Amino acid sequence: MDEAFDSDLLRGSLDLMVLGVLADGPKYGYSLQQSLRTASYGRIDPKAGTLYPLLHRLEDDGLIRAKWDTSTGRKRKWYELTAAGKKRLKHQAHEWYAYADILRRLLEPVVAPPQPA
Amino acid sequence: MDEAFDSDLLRGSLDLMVLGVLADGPKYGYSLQQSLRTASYGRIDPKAGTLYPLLHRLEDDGLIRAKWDTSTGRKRKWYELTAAGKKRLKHQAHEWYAYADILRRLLEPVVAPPQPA
DNA sequence: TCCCATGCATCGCCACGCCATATATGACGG
DNA sequence: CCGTCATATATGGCGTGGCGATGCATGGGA
Repeated sequence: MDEAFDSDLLRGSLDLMVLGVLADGPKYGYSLQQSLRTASYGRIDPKAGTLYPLLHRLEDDGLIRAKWDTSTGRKRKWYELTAAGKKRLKHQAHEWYAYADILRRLLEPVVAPPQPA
Repeated sequence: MDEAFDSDLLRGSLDLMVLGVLADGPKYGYSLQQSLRTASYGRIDPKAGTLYPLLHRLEDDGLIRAKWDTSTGRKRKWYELTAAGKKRLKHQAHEWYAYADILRRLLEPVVAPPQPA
């Protein structure tokens, strides 16, 4: 069974993934963690010590908006994308596509990709 | 004109790119830097303070082999892949493909990729 | 002759993912 | 009823690695 990816792969793309998941609708931290894990077949599993500071950063940057839900005993902090967040998501996604394409082009001749066509 | 990618994108994939370029044949540090720059349309341009320590790390790990060329006035340190380096290249490349695929799958529904088919 | 590209190298800074730790509640089993 | 575990958020210190700054030496072209 494959295990978690090298942590360094997350650098520079974890923000993007979080924004991407939130584009699907509001989530709270813990559920976001689970969404990432299931969406990646368990191979991307950001730790709490990573995720919460990250969410605070995104909030400080105005990319997401937080709202506490204290209606139940379990206090949950729900996050949703702001307009700026949606804009950033699009931009970062295109940056990512461009980056991945360059890398793919560089690797293709030396290491064949899994399923070519 | 697009500028350089976020530095953090390089974390976790710059090693891979260097190995990928070296799979094409031996290179010395400075020429490697240029290869990466041209292969990326100028958008990936690792600094000397990044590249040389990186090469030393790869050498320490036995993934590349160095040989000084002092035949000319310009001293150049040529690097080539070792067997272990070729193996690592393949492994990391597949890791990268898997990672990129997960991210692509996550982004596709929310941000359309440049050229779909 | 002077400047810039070439060519290699090291050092301190900083951002961020990780682990450890803290705290509190709900659920389930014995 | 009580312990244990999943849930839920948060902070602090550590380690890693790309970057800018700096240093130094040579070759080529203006």
